[in-house]
Amino acid sequence: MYEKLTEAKLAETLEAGIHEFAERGVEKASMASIAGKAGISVGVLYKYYSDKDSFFLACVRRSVGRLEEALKEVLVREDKVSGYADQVIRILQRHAAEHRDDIRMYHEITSIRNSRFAAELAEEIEKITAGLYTDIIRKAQKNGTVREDMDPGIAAFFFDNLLMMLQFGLCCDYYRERWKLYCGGKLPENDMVREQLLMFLESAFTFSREDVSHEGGK
Amino acid sequence: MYEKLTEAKLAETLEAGIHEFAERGVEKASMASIAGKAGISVGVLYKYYSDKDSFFLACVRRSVGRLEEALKEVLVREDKVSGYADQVIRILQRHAAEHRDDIRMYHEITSIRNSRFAAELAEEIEKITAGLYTDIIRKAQKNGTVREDMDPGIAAFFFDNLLMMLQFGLCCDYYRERWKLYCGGKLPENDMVREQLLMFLESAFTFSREDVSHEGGK
DNA sequence: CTGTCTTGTGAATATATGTTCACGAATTTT
DNA sequence: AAAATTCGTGAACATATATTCACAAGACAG
Repeated sequence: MYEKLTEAKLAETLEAGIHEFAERGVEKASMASIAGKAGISVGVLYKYYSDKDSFFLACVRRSVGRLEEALKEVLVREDKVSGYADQVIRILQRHAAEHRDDIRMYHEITSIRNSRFAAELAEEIEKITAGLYTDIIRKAQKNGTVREDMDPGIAAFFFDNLLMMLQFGLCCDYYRERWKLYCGGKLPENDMVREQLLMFLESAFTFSREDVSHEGGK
Repeated sequence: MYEKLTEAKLAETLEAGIHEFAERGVEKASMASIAGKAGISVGVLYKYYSDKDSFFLACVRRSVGRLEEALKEVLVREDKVSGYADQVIRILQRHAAEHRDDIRMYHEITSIRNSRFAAELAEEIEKITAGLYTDIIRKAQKNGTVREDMDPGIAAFFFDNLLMMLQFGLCCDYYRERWKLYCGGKLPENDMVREQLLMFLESAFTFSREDVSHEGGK
């Protein structure tokens, strides 16, 4: 029964892992069950990965790569923030629908019991978005389309917070329930959410009516 | 050694539970360790609570009660949304600092593996905030201080999302790290964050400069 | 064809921890 | 004061699962 695991088999194993971690959390995920689903033995899993933690990291990295790929679609053309936001929201809504397990596993990372990964993974994951969003906002400030008294980093952080919750709302049970509570019992449509979020963001990033009258239209 | 557990001892047990659940997550939290910390035996824990899940629910309810209490401080006076927001943010910043474990345990609830509680707990927890925020926004719309084309439920949802992340950022390791990344390596000060968030929110809820010029100042 | 190397297998081990229950001590009842 | 009751104790049990390792089976060198 000697037959080196193919590239495809290894990929299948990672996908099985992502599914298991998403479904049962890092603690409860069973290495035996993952191996079983991928059609390999537990033993060989430990030949490729030293322990559960390192296998988990491999799963996360595969999933992060997929997100990174998706976000490369954002076209960097001259535009207002809302133009970028529209693109990003659409991509993330699609990504969440197609890779629900990725988002669910991502939420797992944020859990306290996985603090040992916090610094390392925050860096790896958020650099994809943090840089992108901060740049967009900074440019728009030079542009004059975003108010200048707003700290670009913090504004990008607020922006990312809203997008993160958008995705959790699409994928994680608790957040879905929470969302329903705010929307009269049913999940709102993607299009409607995007529209409202864009409106919210566009307002947020520019001057409010009061500011305009105070500053006389600067 | 027969001595009925006092009210105080039971409270102490719940606090020990909150700490343990916050620190290790529901799965890894050890009933024996909780009992030990509270100075009682495991056996009696099972006389008061049928199993770990129901003890966990009791801990959550204690913690939710505390949050509810804190939010009662919000003064319902006539005000703009930003006035309310300022109050709410201050309260939550203080609450997060004083009851870090509460927030950490709350984050635990949102975890996938606790989906069995999702619907029940989302209802119990979020009704405190969902109603409050939606009302504030609805009133402000009648007031003319919040744009009317914004759905009050969804706007309240965005608002709560930002506040939730604010608290996680203060209490949970992953979110702290993430926050640092957006702010050049160090956690921003509470005052600075509040100021920026208020600015962001005040803009968001009112008309943007473009809208004003389009609508001629309605 | 034979010996050696590589690599997958899955039973066995070690550990952890939720839950139970026989016991005993304090209190209450008769 | 003896019997019955209430309640806390913690050792023991049941279960789950990460990880290891002796073994086997194919590949390959000579």
